[in-house]
Amino acid sequence: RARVRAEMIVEIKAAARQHLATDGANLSLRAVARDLNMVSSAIYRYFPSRDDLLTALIIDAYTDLGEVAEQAEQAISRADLAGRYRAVAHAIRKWAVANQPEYGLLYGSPVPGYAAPQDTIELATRPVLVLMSILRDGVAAGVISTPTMPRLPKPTRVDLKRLGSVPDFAGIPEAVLADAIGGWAMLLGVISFEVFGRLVNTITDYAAFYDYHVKAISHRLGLG
Amino acid sequence: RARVRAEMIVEIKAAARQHLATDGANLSLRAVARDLNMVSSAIYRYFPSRDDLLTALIIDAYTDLGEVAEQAEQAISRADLAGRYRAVAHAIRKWAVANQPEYGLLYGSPVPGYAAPQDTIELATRPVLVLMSILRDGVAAGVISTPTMPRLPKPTRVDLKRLGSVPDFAGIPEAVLADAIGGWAMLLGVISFEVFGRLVNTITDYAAFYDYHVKAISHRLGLG
DNA sequence: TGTACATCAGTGAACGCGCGTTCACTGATGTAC
DNA sequence: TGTACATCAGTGAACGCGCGTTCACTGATGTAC
Repeated sequence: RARVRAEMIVEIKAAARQHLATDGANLSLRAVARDLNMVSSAIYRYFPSRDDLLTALIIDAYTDLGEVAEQAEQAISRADLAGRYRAVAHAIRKWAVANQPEYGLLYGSPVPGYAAPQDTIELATRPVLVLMSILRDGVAAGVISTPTMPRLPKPTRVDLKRLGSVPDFAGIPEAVLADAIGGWAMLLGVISFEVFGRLVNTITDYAAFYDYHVKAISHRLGLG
Repeated sequence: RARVRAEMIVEIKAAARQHLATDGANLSLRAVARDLNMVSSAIYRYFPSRDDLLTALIIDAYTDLGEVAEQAEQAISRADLAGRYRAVAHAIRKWAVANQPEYGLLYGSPVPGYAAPQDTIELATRPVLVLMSILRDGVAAGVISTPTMPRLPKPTRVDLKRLGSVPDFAGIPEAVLADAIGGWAMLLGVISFEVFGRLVNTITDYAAFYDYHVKAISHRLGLG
């Protein structure tokens, strides 16, 4: 019985994921139920409300993306820092392109009226933490040099010092953290351009375009 | 009569803009009408459908943002290329923070089921063109040096060569164009982090954080 | 200047629809003796 | 092994709601003579 129940939850989420593509975040319980040849109230055996279903989808998406990023990173030899960075970056893009509605859910405009529970907020950091582990290794290997060019503004330095007190970010110089976050913003920016269609008629080979920028960021961070 | 009509259109759009904040893109005609103490069908005297109202909002937003960017840029002395770039970048962020729902409409996930008319697509390039004019001046002044580091992939070079045939982008080396688009992605990425709340508990002074990245991009582009 | 007419902004009722959620229920599946 | 009972997945009707759009209408505002 428990097994059947678990399978049913998977099926509901799968159907809901389908609807994400057309309806965006205003997901309809009734439509999902219809797809499964169920009556809408039956969904309530599995999810206490529509928002909980949405939360489950978000959690799944973050988990999926996190795993994809981690696995890509682990497939590369430890010493190849630039390779690890590129692997993670490309895994994230690949996932985003293959799961566009979910990507929009995680990194697009927030769903109106939906407040993200704490669990999802923590999960959101997972892909970033993978990138940070590469930087930590880079610091340990002594290859990472603090960029000197624009001086870090004092309030930013304070913010990043606080961030540095979290174990995952420990030991990474503030200026490097700043550039890492900037790089992360750029990765998501370029991916969003592609997924949200803001570069149609401009770029045709998105993978190549993305790779160029990934390399530029990796180089800037001193990973080579 | 025509004047009253124009004012009414302005009022409807203003009320609709209010609703954008809470409802996101699933804007309700009836809610807008209610706010104006009108009956919902009265809106149809001014907009043929809900989507047209949405389109009008998008056009207004792009126009507004474009003007803000252009004005900021024109206030700076022509020779100060880095200053012009920074002025535009900060004007855009300021606008985004002050008009968060509109920003989400323009640069967040696409509205499900809404196809952007051609006019809006063209308007979207306006802020980018302002930045490009700075780069053109930089090329003319000979200060812009082509970055050498990651080699531009062949398909990207081809894409950007085609882009370079558009007058607004003429004369700007492909590698610079690539970095300019990357910089644009980064600007929007950082702004999205702020507006969509993805950096809460990390960054407190967003203006300073943003400025750091703006300077980094400007420097990378050779604007100083 | 005053009247007759056209325009058109706004009304109110109705259309057919979809939504999330509740509730009392049926009936198959499992569990305990 | 066979019976009695509890669990609980799924049903179907109903709640109260909101939506976009249409249509025939009223009545004030402007225009033409």
